[in-house]
Amino acid sequence: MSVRNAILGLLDQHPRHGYELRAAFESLVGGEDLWDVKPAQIYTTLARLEECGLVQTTSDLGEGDEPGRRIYAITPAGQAELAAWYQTGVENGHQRDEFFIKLMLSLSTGNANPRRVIQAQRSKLYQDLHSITTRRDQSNPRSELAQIFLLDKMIMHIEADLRWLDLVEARLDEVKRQPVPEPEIRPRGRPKKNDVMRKA
Amino acid sequence: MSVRNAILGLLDQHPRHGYELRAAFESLVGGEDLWDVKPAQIYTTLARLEECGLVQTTSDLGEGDEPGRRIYAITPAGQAELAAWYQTGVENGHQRDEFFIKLMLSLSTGNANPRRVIQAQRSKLYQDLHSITTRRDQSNPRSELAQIFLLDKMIMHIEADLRWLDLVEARLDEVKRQPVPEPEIRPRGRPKKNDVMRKA
DNA sequence: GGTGCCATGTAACGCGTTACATGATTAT
DNA sequence: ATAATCATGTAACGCGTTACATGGCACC
Repeated sequence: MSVRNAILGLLDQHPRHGYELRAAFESLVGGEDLWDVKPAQIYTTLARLEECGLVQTTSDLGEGDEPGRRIYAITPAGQAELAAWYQTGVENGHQRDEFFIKLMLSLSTGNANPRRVIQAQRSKLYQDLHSITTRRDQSNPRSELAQIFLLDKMIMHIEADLRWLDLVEARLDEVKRQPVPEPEIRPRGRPKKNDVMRKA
Repeated sequence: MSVRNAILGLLDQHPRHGYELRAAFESLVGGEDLWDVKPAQIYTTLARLEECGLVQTTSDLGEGDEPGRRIYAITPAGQAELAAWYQTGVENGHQRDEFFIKLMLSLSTGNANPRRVIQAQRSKLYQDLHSITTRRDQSNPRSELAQIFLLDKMIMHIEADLRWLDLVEARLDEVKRQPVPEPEIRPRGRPKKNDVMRKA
């Protein structure tokens, strides 16, 4: 939903072409390498927004046969949606991450050593932390504020991941070899009356 | 990619039906409310995995005409992919989040007050932090380890977001009213020889 | 025998990505 | 003229979601 709302907000400033939107977005987030929005996403999102009636398009330079350039503008309905978005808090991104799956799988089967999996992740995090911190400290707080905000955020979250890995190891030391039980499978059809699996 | 690899890992233990996979996944992540995988995702992912040759399906209970139940098994190619996955570190999830967009938009236009936007987010984070911490401290480290790991991680990341908000406010106090420049728009066609926009 | 509940899917959509197509303009 | 380079898209796919369809089995 980020890009969709960003487009609405940018069109609320004034109508623009597709590529102007892309440029405005990148200037908003402070650099294409930190958040590279592909043109395709801009146009497909615009198409969906138009279908929902939140933006309008008018063709530029000649009205007869599509001169290959369109101007996108926000509609009153779009402005309403935008105002609503500003007022509500955003949900936290899912913590559902890939490393967690890897960790749990390595704990439940003998395919991979959990300690090695953890250590591999920790060293990757330290690498990332170093390179991102270096880059942030080279950025200019006057002209690249957005970039610094994003890098700050990445740093905070990498540090959080490192602390989390420490905590995971500490917990693993406490409960040695937690066996993951095989899930019990229901048969087809309606469950039997005294079905123990309901509350378990 | 999380669910895809989780399915491969679970099928590497032994072949299963679709719903057994769903149950195994939920037991792996410790509860359906923390990471609810819908059946549709299981089946569509399985279809893609089969198309890639990483899993095989055989129909159960009668071979002639699809008895409505299939057994999925991992193939050697799937095991190879799984082994490769265990060895490589996972990328950090994109920091590209929706609140950042909201913040930058509120800074670049007068539509919303940045301080209010920040404060709204902070209070939401405090709420979430409280409810999640409460829940974690009620969980049982013996039987619900996965759940505790996930909740730990959420807590760490919410705390990181709170620290980040403080940092953002501090930086905003330093650089008062950073104007976001309008992006310069290139004309169509090949750029002219002395094109200043290249290096800027 | 009908009803309810569950296993097992299919269809359609949203967001995001990569690859490719088209047209305008300028350097050579 | 031709090639380079950028603006402006379209098509197809992957992952994830919500809504809906089907059929077996237990209970009344």
